[in-house]
Amino acid sequence: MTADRYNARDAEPRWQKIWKERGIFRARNDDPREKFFVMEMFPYPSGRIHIGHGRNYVMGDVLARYMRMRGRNVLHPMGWDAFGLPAENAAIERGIHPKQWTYENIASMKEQLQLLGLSLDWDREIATCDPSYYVEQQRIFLDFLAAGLAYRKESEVNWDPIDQTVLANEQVIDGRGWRSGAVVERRKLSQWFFRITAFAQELLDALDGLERWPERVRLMQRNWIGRSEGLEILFELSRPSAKAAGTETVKVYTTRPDTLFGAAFLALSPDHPLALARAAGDPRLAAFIAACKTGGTSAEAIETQEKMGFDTGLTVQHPLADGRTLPVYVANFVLMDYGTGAIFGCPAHDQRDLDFARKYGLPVVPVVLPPGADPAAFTVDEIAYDGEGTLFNSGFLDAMGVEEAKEAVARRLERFRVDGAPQGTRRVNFRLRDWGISRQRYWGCPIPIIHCDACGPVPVPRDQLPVTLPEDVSFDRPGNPLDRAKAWRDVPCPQCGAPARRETDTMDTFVDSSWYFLRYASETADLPLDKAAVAQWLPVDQYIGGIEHAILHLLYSRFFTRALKACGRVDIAEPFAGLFTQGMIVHETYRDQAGRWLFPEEVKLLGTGKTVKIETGEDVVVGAPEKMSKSKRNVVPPEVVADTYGVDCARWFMLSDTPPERDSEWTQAGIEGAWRLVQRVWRLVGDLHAFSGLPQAERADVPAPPPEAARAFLAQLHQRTQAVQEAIEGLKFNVAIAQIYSLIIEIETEFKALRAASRSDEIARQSMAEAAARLVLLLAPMTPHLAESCWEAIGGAGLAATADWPKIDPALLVTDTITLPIQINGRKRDDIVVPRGATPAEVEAAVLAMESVQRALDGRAPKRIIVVPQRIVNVVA
RNA sequence: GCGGACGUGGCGGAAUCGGUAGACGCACGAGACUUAAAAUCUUGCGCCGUUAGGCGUGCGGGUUCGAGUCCCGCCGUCCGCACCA
Repeated sequence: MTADRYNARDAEPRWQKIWKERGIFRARNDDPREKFFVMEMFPYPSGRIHIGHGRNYVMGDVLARYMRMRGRNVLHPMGWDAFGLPAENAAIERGIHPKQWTYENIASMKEQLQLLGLSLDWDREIATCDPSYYVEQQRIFLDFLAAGLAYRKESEVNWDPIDQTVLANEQVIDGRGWRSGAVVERRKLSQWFFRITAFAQELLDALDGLERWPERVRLMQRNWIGRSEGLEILFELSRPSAKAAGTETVKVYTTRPDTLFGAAFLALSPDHPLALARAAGDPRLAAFIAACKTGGTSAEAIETQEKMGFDTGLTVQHPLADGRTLPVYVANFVLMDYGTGAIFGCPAHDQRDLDFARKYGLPVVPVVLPPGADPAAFTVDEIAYDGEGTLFNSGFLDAMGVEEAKEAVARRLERFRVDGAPQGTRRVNFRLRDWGISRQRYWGCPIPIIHCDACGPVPVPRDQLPVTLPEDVSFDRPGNPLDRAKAWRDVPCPQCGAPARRETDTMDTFVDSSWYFLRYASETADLPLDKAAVAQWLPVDQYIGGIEHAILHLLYSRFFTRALKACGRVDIAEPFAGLFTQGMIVHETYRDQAGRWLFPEEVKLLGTGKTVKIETGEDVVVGAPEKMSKSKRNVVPPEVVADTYGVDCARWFMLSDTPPERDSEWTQAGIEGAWRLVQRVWRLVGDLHAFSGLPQAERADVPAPPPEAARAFLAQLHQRTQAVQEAIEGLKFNVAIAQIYSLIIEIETEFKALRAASRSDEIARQSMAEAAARLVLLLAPMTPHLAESCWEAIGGAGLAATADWPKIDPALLVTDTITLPIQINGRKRDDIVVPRGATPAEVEAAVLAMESVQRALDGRAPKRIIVVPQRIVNVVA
């Protein structure tokens, strides 16, 4: 061997250069082999990455490299989620143009990513802020518009006062902007929407078919879509004063029509038209509604318990109980966006309604009797009963079960007429709302619309696309710079030629990421979206990313693919056949005595177990492992790891030990363990090669079937190959690594035994050459640089990266004899070696003759002997 | 509150069609090599016990020849959802 130490710092850049020069990671659309499309969620180019960012890319890379060795045509692309707020914040804070800031970040992050030795096809690289990318997005917008999947509506929106932008309902978390954390206000604006609700049922149904998705992600999406089956009921107003407002009925949605006889009140949303109409003549109601709206979030959190209502003085007729009327309240807990914006309250069987009834002194009449309860004695006091039971106090519903009663109410109300319409209508309802995509921002994809006073919103003609962002803009004032870019904004109407203005809103960046995986199908990023290429590559076989995108990004992407299909742009509905959500890399945090955060390289762990600051020697407060973040300084830059240990060590360590879906702690001891492994492999492979004495390219295989002396060892090699293969395919990288360690131990053991026996015959040399080659190739997906250096050292043909994955000979996996564990009373006591074909009777006889069994039986006959063929024997004494 | 996942040595974890619990790694102990250290190698390492053996996968029951795995009831941790009518 040339050197007894593997020098990663020399080897890694050398191999990366060779891979690049030979273009071996470029995917070709004319390649006839079976495709494999693996991708990781593309990053936002925030500037610098830390090693924690690398974990999902490395996982995808292992799969990509493995599949390449398995002979698949692999597509493993990369791009940049390049639009978004931080670029504008940088512009505001540091006077750098968003474009410059973004492209500089892309350049430095690309360099860092390439350091990891990822087998990416950079020819297909995209940046969503590039006009060659977003021109297609503008075409798609116009397609959606033509298909009725994009529309404009006046709506109350969540206004983020810090980001100066509108947030989707989904982007508001606990009343705060998901990104800025600012308390969200309500404003009314004209907004563009994508009609995701048109696909609600389909998006729900298709989840069942996503078998290679984590169950919890599917569940989260199911809950998010929130399908419910219920009944819309028209209540007639019995106090005619409402007729002045032109309204004679109130439409209510309920999933519990069976409890109708227990209804005690109606409650309207503060935004309900009837509530607003009444408020016009009732200052106290108007004040109440205003109070509901100001409910700022911190106050709202407190008021969560506080159900507030306002009695409008209106009453409605009970649809099933003649002469009974119900008071109509306006209540702060009724949402206009869900159902009809009005409910009926049944206090006995809904906790929220019960709280409300107790507060306002409304009757609580139980109508569902729990199984076994006494109808004469059953009352509801503090806890509403929402379980199954039998109807009572409910006229014609009495004695029915809940489901039966729901059906009976629906049937009866469907027959009743109010103003010619059925009083009851079955309706499926979804929690999912349409996706508002308008953002009052500069750094986003322009919406290709021109507003004309005469013609309204007019699409930009397709031959005038893309609508590109003007570059001469200023960020010295809050608000949207596009509003102030007169030269860009003011254009003639494409229809009538009159003076008009461009839409100054840009698209939500979730739009950018909802179709980028389709873009990768084209060989270079400047081609239009290509239906045939999409058909060739999609769906993505394995998508890898964080659980934080379980709902929004993944649901929007599923919607987008369907919407594009509806527009005839693609032929698939589901974009991601396999999804894997990886855990984060966490690291301990360190603070000095003054409470300042310290970088890991600023502290040292002493032999005493104390951690101190290197510079001052003072004690350091060590905090629990947390997600790596710049603010807490618990980050490790990839360059540092690459310079000290090499990136293969980082890759190996990130894949080791912890299951990939869990959070994994980055430790010094762990990276040092990886370093030892790399050196151990290098030495072992060198020793094996020196022993075998032949370059791989010239060596002969061990003849098949192998001589008895080599058979057991070769069987181990093949078994481990299979185990590693299965582990990689199941994304259990920690298991794959454990299998490789076991393989190394087995090879070392065999090698020692050969040398101890002074064997250097042909068979021994062939076996060791075979072992070296296998080990190197099994390592190639995980530590690709080391594998190349080893491959070169043992004289392998070509590159390890393009070599074939080692074959498994099924005949070798079957042995002549098997070792059965012997249990006595269910406890393992011994082993026995029997011929593979031994009958249960033969095994039983052999077991009974064993000394350990005889000792346990102590002269008695066994009560029973269970022989499970090929597995185990249990003797019941 | 509802829904879901999970609970295994000092640590990360392996083993789930019911069949040898603790693979592999880390940490730690002992030894070899070395002037010494690092590196490397050998070796030990669930708990109790000198051995035989006993106990042991959060706790308590159950099914079974056999349970980490299945069933029932608790306890705990994490995640998601939550005025959703």
